[in-house]
Amino acid sequence: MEALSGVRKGAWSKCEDDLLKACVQRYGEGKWHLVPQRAGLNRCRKSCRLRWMNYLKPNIKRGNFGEDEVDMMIRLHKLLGNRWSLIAGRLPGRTSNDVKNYWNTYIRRKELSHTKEKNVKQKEVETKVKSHEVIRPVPQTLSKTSPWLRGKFINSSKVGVSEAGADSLGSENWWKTLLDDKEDNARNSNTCFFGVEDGALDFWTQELTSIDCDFLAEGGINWSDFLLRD
DNA sequence: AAATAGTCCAACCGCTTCAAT
DNA sequence: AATTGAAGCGGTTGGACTATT
Repeated sequence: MEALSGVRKGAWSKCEDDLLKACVQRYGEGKWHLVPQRAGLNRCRKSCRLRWMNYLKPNIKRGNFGEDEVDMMIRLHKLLGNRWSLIAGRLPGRTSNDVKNYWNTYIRRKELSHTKEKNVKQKEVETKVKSHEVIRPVPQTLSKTSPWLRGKFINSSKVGVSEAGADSLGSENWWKTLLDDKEDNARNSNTCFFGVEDGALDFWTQELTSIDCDFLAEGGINWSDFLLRD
């Protein structure tokens, strides 16, 4: 429908930006289907909305992401996946487009270089270990009463806490470890996420409870339902 | 200085969700 | 309950800019 009217595409001019700003300031955000007409712009509603949301909106933070922002982004991405708008919602001044672009450039590249390193190491190992010597993991089922679950490996009041992994958060740039592959995560498989200190877990508790989780809300379940119970 | 490759980011496209009827 | 249109979202692309040869 919008394409039929021959609307303008491509980069926005200063003049168009001014018109859009003036329109939103006068009528407020929303009713995007009315904006092109109100502002006198030959643009589709989507284009207007996107331009406002990603560029013109006040309080938009430009420039490089800070270390704390990257930390938060990685944590949230691990939790939420590619739900950029949700992630951006918790990074003040950042747009979903910013977050997405950042992730697709810096983080992916980091992951790639990381897997390359891993592959090199893997090849080194393969040349040293013959195929018939490979010890394959054997799946095991643990009962809930198993000492592995009841003892020091699981703190039933705070799932995710592992004494063994308690130091992994203390170091600077701890988040880099999150980019390790599943192999490394599996090593800490007695934890739900990764080794954390008590204080850091409080952070998680706050974060998790404040994040909208539709699947939890719909099912009438809670984060605590994921805890192991006797 | 010119050509090429690589990077970054704004914008588009198509799909899903939501609300009104 | 079904339909329709607006809003919102994530994936992808194109082009401007920068670095390298």
